[in-house]
Order: sequence, then C-alpha cells, then structure tokens
Amino acid sequence: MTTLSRDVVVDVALRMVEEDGVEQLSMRKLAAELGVAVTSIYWHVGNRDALLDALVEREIADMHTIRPTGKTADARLLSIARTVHKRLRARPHVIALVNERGLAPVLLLPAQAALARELDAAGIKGSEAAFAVRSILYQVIGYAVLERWTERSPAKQMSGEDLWGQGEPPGPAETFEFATKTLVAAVLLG
Amino acid sequence: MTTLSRDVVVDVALRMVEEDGVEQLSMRKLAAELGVAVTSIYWHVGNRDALLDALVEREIADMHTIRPTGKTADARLLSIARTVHKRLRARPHVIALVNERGLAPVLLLPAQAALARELDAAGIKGSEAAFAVRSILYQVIGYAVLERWTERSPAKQMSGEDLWGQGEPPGPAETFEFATKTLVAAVLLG
DNA sequence: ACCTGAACACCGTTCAAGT
DNA sequence: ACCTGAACACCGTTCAAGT
Repeated sequence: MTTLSRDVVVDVALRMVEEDGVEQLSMRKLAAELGVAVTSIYWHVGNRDALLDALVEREIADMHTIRPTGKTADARLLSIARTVHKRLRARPHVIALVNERGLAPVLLLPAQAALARELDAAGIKGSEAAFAVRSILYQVIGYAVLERWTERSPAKQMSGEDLWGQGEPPGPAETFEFATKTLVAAVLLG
Repeated sequence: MTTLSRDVVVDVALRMVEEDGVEQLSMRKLAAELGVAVTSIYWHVGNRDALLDALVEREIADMHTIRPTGKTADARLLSIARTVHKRLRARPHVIALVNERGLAPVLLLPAQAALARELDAAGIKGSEAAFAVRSILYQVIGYAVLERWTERSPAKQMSGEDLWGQGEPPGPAETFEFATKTLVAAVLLG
C-alpha cells in the first residue's frame, strides 16, 4: 500500500489507458484501482483533463531521450527511425492523445532535430534536408499506424494473395525495415 | 421540421462528430439537436455504439466510389493517391473511429485494389506490386496524419528556419504532391 | 410502427468538513 | 497538507406506456 502521489496516479492512469483505451479511464475506476476516494485524485492532478495532459507530457519527455547509434550516416538515421517507430507503437493510446491535443509536432521535434543533425553531418542541408526529414518521419508514421491496422484484423491483410497471387507477402516488420533502409539510402544519395 | 429517420439521425450525428469530436457526441445532445426525445433515437439506430458503427459504414461505402482518372499509369496512380488523401483529411474524426474499430484495412481495400489494378496494367506484379501498393498507401497516411498536426500548431511547424536556415520550406500540400509524384515515378521504374 | 417520460446506474466536479 | 462523503449536473440505456 504505497502512499498516494501525483506520480503513482499518473503511473496507474497510464497503465489503464494503454490497456483499455482513454474512454475507459474514469476517475472513479482509477480511484478504486488506487484504493482511495475519488476526490483525493483531484487534489493531486487537478482534474481528468489535466491528468491526460500529464500522460502527454510524460510521452513528450520520453522522446527527448532518443540517441542515434551507429557509425555511418545511414546507420544513425536508421536508428532514429527505428526508435521513433518503436515508441509510437509502444503506447498508441497516449500517442492518439498527443495527436488529439495538437502536440504531435512538439512530440516529434526531438526526432526531427536528431535527423536534421545527422543529415547535416552527412553534408545534406537546406530544403533538401527538410524534404528528407519529412520523408522519413512521414513514412515512420504511416507504418506505425498501418501496422496496427493490419495486425488487428489478420483476416483482412493489406495484401492478400487474392490480389497478386504470389503467396505470402513479407510481414509489416520486414516491410518497414526494407522500406526505411531504401528511403534512407535514397536520401543520402541526394 | 423533417420526420425522424435513421438517415437524418446519422446525418446530424456525422456533422456533430466532425465539428466537435466523437467524445462530444452525446445521445441527449443529439436528441436536442433533432428536437426529439432521447429515447426516439434508440428506436432508429439501436444505441450509441451502433450509431458510431453507422458512421464508419458510411465512410467505407464512400471509399468504394474511387475512380482513377488520367491516361498514363503515373497519372492514374497519382489520382488514386490524391483521392484517398483527400478523403482521409475530409473527415478525420470518422477516420479515427474507423481506426479504433480495426476496420481501416477494410476502408482501404478499394484503394488497394485500384492501385494493384493500375500497377498490373503497367506490368508490375507480384511482390513488387505488393511493395509498391504499401509504399504509396503508407505515405498517403503519413501525410494525412502529419499535415493535420502541422496545420493545427502553426507556431511549431515540422520544419523551422531554426533548424536549417533557408527561409520558408514548402507547405505540406506541395510537399505531398512532390513526394507522391517522386514515389509513383520510382515505383513505375521498378 | 413510432414516440414518450420515468427510472437506474454511471460519470466528472465542487465543496464543506475532517485530520 | 492531504483525504473524505455528500451533492449536483450530466450521461447511456431500459422499459412500460402511450398513439
């Protein structure tokens, strides 16, 4: 029985949101989960809206921990793309919340800056770099969204043999790897 | 004072959802808007969940009206990409609803089939076609999501001069046009 | 076949009251 | 400084009752 604090409230709320979705998070259920009166929560986090804001802030803070790894330019760009992809997929409900609140640009700012830095080091600058950054981020987002789609309805895959014979197409994970590598290579060639 | 029917209920619900978001649609507000008792709605649409399902179904039906235009292969592929992009952006709240319900693959099936058909006519088949279809759709989705992001917080654009000097980068619309043209051309080259 | 009001269980939030 | 229960306005849904 840990004592109540803003942090544990946010912790438990985050878990509940990622398990059942935002609309399933009620202040009363959260209070029950915490073993506390509903109104105690209000003292620590203000209200429901402020609580959701706290989840968003935590996610944004987490994005600032992105560190490129690898020695070559393409390895470093690829590592950024992979990390963003992984984070977007890890907490989709909170990401949706960030989106609804119009804070997605803020969320992606660190990744954007990291990509721009690596491109600059590779000699790609100006509008060419701007285009490259967008291309990579847009693709990462498209995959993060669509992979969830295809996974959740396995019967209706985005690519069925009914459409092009050929047997099993590669899974979303391999497709992401291949497409991102291709894109990064193309971007580095100018 | 039109008589109540399933269709007008769905019409008004759709308008309210796109204006204020799903969470702002309450059965009671909808009833007030329709000038009718709350419980009347239940007779026509079942319940709130079934009503949201009806919005999703309407959106999916709308996607079946996609018709490629143009004579060359790249013009026809581009027209499909543009149409999907436009529809995704026209009703973002309903699209989010489609996504939450795991019906996005169903939503995109017509577009996917249309793309595959055009590629086939251009001599691109099998896994190569599967990859091309995914690439185009993922990019369209990434743009549809991110354009809304960048538009809603103009102060925090995805590309600031602070990052690469150069003055104003091209807007999202031009970037989408350019990126999609580039991608389609690349895909057609194999 | 269609519409209604009453009723129930739930919700977010405020506030006065406790320690 | 922190927690509580009572109270208020709202919500989705059911149901018996009307026409």
